[in-house]
Amino acid sequence: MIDDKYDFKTVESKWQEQWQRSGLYGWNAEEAKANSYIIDTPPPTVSGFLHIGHVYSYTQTDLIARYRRMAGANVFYPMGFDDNGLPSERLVEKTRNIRASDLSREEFIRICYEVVRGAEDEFRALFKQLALSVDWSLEYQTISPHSRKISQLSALDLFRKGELYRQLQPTLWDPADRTALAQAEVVEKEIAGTMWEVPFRLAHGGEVTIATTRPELLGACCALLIHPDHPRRAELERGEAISPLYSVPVPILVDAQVDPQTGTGVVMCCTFGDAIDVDWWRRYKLPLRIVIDKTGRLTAMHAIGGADWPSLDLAGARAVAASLTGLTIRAAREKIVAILQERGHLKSQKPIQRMVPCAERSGAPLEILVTPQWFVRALDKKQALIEKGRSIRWFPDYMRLRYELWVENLKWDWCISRQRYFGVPFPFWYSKRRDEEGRIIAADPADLPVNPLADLPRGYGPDEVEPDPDVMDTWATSSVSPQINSYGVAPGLMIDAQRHRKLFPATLRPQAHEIIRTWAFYTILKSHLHEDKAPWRDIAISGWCRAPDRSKMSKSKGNVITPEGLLDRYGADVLRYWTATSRLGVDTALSEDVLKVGKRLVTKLWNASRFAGLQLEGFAARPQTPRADCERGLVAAAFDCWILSRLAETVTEATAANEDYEFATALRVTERFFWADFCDNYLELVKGRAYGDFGTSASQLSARYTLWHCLDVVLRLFAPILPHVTEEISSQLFSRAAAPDRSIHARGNWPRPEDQFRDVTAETLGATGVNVLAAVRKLKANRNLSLKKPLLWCNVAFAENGAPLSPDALDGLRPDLMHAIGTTKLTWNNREPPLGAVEAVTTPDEAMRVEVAFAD
RNA sequence: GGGCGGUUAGCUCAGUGGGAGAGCACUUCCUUGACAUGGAAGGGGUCACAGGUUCAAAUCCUGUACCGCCCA
Repeated sequence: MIDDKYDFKTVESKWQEQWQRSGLYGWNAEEAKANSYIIDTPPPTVSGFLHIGHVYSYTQTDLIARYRRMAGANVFYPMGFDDNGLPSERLVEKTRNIRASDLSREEFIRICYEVVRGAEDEFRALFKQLALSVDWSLEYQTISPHSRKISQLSALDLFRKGELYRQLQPTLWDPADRTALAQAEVVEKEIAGTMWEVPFRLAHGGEVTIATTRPELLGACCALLIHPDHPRRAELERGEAISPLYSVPVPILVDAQVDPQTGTGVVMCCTFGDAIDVDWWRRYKLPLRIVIDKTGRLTAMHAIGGADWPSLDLAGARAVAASLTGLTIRAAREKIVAILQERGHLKSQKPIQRMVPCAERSGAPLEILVTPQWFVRALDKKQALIEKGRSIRWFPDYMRLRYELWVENLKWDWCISRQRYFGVPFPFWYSKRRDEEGRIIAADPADLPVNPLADLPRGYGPDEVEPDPDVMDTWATSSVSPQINSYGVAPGLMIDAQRHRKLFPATLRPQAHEIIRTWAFYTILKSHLHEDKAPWRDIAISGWCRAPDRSKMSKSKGNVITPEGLLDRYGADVLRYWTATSRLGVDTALSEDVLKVGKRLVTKLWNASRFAGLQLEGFAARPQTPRADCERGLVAAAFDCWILSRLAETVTEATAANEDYEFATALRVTERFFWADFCDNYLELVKGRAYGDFGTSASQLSARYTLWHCLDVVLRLFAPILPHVTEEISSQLFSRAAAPDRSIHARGNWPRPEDQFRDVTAETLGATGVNVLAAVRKLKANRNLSLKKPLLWCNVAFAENGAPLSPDALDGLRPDLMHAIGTTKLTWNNREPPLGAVEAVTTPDEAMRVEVAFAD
């Protein structure tokens, strides 16, 4: 007997512990790869707080993992934590109210470890409470020695292949975090600014006015540019202008990339204001004039006056530079505007809104500085990368276009060095030996992981090398997540070659769409460079969880919903239900309504099972499969065959949907079967016979077999979505003597379509019976009568060419139907109805007319 | 400016060539031996708009509008 009430709190925690103890989710390393389903789980960024979005996306992956496991796969489902890198450093600086630059490197890193461990504990607790079917023995951290080793092996492989290079060149620079950044870490922000118009004297007389939003870069000006269609082209082309304040002569160039609509149509090229300046600087081989340092402050411009940086008034230029030295960009801008104004060099100023590239993490406007950085080659591989992307199945497919668009628009090779602390160091030193000064010395693979600041390359003494002080971009490590799991990077660079063969490439990458340009792209790039392979067979892109009003949840808006309260009120199964109702790629609003529906489903499952449990009391038979029990003749009643056939259709549809990652469709068809067919119709129709009110012991047995199968299969169909309640019911009702501890979630326990019983005739016949039942319900509802109200009689008149069913077949419906509609007299096509006030209704398909007479 | 997705009942959404649907909400009724956290019946839609293809369009094509996202 099943309890009256379902208490999710005790049941959920009970099973979570039990499942972990039993090793249900373990990956079997001994099996062939063909049986495996390998998930490249997203290691959550340890950002310091839990978000309902974590519940949403991680549960969707678990729905897939649970289905695949039940469908028979040897599922490899690890969990990682992306704990290194800038996001973690920012978390540490914020929560501990410290700055990395104020501490020793060792001390800062020690505190980082402390903080990320605490944050990981919170994630782990949430994931366990959601019953993610993760094999926790496979857990990894991107900062662990193992991950550092894989990440450094990756760097060594790319370095040997010439795909990783170090170069002094203009690079995106975040002056707030004081590090280089990659193109993917740039976000455009609309910022209020000012457009100033500043006249330059022309060497041969006259003047030309430029427009700029960044007057503080005036000192870095190395050319003026005009569009080919500029009205003064003939006069200006190949001429020379003199910058105000600094008196530096600069050439006037003609270039089609100048936007003639902006400002005055004359623009200054500075080293560097933005990416287009870099283009011009390269194309026209312009001199490098640095005025901003790594902290985003103005330099003293010591180089002015040199051969590459002449001034017609050196003393004046140095005086201006001195008055700006050390100022922040913003302060320098104000000051130089004041000076320009004072000296009559400002023609006009007007406010504008402009798009400014900013650092994704710190939010600071980016500068472009010339610094030595490590780059991974990508620009020369666009076509191959697009083809790799096309060899992967994208769910939904249109997300592939975002990837392709990103690859096509790449402007920079991938800069992976960061001037930070908590990350994977580069396994490189620079030689100080006289004959090979500056030569890059790579670590021996056998020595990895190394820390060049503490370790030495083989054969070198401490005074003979300069260590590389940088750490890798966090994505440089997370982009080898498949290899962190597989223990190998490329031939000859393996920790465990056999394991690598079994786990690489992986089967599925689940991830969100905003990191297609980073995580997905970088992972594809690395696998391409390492082994010329795609890292996975499939990629599933989840949507975002939005606030109930469909706005984006964000800390600044204060509308972030955390999972704890919802878990407490509804339990994990109900949250998982909400997650399962939306499709991949589609954003979903958190909806209290949907949670309530999920809660009702859990309750209904419980109550329907209690009822079936009553019917199955003392049922000692050993059911086989629905199909076998029908073929053995144990299930023979018309409505029993009908519901089993409907069940078979449901299994087929749900299985096909799950194979395509359409868990929402699988849920929908299962719910429809359970609520409408099973609970509302079948249970009402079968009640009397199951209780033994009428019929034979064989017909009662048929009902019991059918109830057993329906419930057993429907619980298994719901199991990936509602793991706790289905396990609890299943363990109470169906624990077989042979395998009492077998979990409903066990590998291979998904109901197989070929084990089901499908019979089109039985479906048609049953549907006819259900239509009669619906018609009688309608007649009773029209008169506001109780459904129990008995009928004197009921006659079903089939349309001329309706009722392709034989009278014998129809008679199979009679016992259950008479009991359900409450009559002792049910006839087919009776042309002479007995006495009584006749009321009738025609079914919507017009196949039949149902006539009844009430007792009063 | 380019690309992608969306626009279907009051709300949230499913439906990709042939009946316009589900849940929630709403109205009326039913305390029936699993369930009132239930059940039955019912009202409610110009499928954003305009053209086109087709015997037939929510569905395919073209364009427009609006919303969202990605990238410049």
